[in-house]
Amino acid sequence: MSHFGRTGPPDIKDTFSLLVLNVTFRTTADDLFPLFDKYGKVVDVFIPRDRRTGDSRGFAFVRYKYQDEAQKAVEKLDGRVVDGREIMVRFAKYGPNAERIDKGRILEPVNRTGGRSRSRSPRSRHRDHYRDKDSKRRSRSRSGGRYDRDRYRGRDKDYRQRSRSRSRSPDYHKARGRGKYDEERRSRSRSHGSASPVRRSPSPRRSPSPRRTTPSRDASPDGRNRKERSPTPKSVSPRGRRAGSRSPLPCSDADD
DNA sequence: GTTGAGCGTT
Repeated sequence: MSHFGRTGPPDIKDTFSLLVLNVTFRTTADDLFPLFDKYGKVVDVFIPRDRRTGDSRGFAFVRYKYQDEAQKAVEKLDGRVVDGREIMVRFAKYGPNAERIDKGRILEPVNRTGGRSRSRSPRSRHRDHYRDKDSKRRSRSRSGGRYDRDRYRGRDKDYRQRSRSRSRSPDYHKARGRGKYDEERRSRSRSHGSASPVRRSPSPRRSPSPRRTTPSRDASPDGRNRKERSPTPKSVSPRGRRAGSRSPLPCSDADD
């Protein structure tokens, strides 16, 4: 049964969701299923994974059929070392649709206006933490290595927006490895304003044009470029010779 | 190849 989380939520109306935190990024639902199934009837095990990378986010959801079994699993598996990591099992507080859950049991949809909805937006929670940490310098700075992943998420929005213009393939996992570099490379290219795929001057420190001491002017070619652009009403053919030729049919030499 | 706050999918 490794189809956990691949076919959507099977049934959550009569199930108790348990949140498993601190699980390793390599732990899969199949690894947690036998572990939790030993303490009760596990209806489904779902591990939220990243949309791009597809890796585990570090926590999982285990749905039990009965609350007593779920409670038992929490007490038994909470603090259990799984894959070398001490996992934390507890009842889920929120549902997939932001429903309020009491001990895994969905009570009612949380009121988004006035109610205590998810204070921590999963989309900008990392940003909030970042600022919070940087601002108040909370003693929560347990580690600062997760920025690497947060950076991905932060750009994810731009990435998708940008992809709209460029019919990007839905294969995120394909260009996942070099996506970072490719992104940076493109960003730099855009900053330059030139779409030349060729590399620039080998010596960026030395100005290629000693005459131009003000690169700003180079960035604003309004004065000259526009002047050359406007005047040329006469249609000039790139082929020139062909267009100038009277022969309407270039290949019809025999006919002519 | 990595990381470690925190609450979820077809």
